[in-house]
Amino acid sequence: MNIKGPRGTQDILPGNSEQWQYVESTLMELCKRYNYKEIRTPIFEQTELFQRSVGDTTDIVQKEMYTFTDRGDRSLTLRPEGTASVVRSFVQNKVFGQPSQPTKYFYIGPMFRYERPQQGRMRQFYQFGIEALGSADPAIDAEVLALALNSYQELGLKSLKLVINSLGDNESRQQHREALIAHFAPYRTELCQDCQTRLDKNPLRVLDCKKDRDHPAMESAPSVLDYLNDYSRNYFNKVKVYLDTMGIDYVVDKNLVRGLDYYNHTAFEIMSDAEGFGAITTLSGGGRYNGLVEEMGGPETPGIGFAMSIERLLMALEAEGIQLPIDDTLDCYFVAMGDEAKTETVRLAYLLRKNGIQVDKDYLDRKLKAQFKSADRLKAKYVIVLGEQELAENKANVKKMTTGEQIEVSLDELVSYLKKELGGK
RNA sequence: GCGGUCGUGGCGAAGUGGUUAACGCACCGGAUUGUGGUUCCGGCAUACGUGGGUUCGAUCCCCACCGGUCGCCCCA
Repeated sequence: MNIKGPRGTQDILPGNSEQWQYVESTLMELCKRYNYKEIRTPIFEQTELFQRSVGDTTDIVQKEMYTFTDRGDRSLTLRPEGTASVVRSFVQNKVFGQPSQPTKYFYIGPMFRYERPQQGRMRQFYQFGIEALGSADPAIDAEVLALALNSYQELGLKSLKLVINSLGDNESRQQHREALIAHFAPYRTELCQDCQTRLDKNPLRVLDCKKDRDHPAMESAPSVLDYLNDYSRNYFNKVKVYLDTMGIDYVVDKNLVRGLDYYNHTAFEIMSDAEGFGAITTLSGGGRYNGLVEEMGGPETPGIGFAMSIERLLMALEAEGIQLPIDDTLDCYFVAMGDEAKTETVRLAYLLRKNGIQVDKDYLDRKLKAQFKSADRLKAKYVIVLGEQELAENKANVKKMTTGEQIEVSLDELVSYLKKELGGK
């Protein structure tokens, strides 16, 4: 067979899948503490959903979407991010009308972007994210940032940097936009090709251009923060106060601009400082998106959320040398000699498993010694040896692998003996 | 989409324009015919990414493509 998995995809095999499970369950447990509930939406949606929410001029929509036509000539797209679907679902299911607001969701699942793969960037990648819909209280912004940061801390990461900014509301943004165009217009031809188009379509994005980073006009560029109206400035200040209250460190970066169109007010990213982390340091990003629900046909509803890449989270763990506490041991392994004993281990294995004990056994008809080798490799805590002698006496030899000690246990007492030995099982 | 680099067995890794393509790990067996993780001995495998071209002959030279990897753009 020489069919390979599609470019930019990966198989997560045992040896790695345990880490994924550990990370995912840790994140879910954390969500429980913050009272965010899981939402599962389809992994494909009508293409229009992303065009309208993420924005036509964004890189995601312009060159990174996995779009295809189905047999009914509908244009569908593999979701490039999670917020659009969540908002669509919120509106479609009229969740806004339900009693307990705000609505607090989390999701974990694959996202798809058609890009050239490299470290920390896959065509199919996994995101964990949360969305809080229905509240314009800056305290919930702070809650979202706290949860984002906690997600990493919970797994032991230390080298983290929280960067925040405010993009302001529509009025503030409009004024800032005009100021930006006026500011950069005289230098237009000195800017890179991309920035020249950005200047027309989305001047905000000029600010985070890496090519023109050192252009003198950058330093003197009008800051979003200077154009915030009273409401926006006040809102941002409160977010910062709440962060301070929780003792959360952050840096304000006035050039932090998010790549998607729907953001306003609070915008943030969490980056890794870790040594040897590679070119990509952004672990997660998010922000407020008041207006998006309305844009999707729902009532005026504020919202905020963030998303993180599980792949990058795992990279960060590795960069910081953090070993997750994963138990890869096996409770017990059956070693059988002879047909009768083999039949008996089939029965006993089933019995033990039904009693909550992890069991495996030989299926390759190997020699005793080789069976022990397998048990060792599988990190079995106990090996249960059954041969003709034992069978005749209705007993089994139970060997504790860590110490090498071995005792005879009556088959009738095997379950209770092992339960006791394994403790609490 | 652009650029650098790489592509030999399950994994890691030598190597050459020409009979059987090293080695290490892993795996299997034996030494110890009912006991593991050490040691010793032996064995094993549809391996030169794909397709063309040059050549008497290509794993090795050339081209294209595919894929990995790193970087750019941008992001998670």
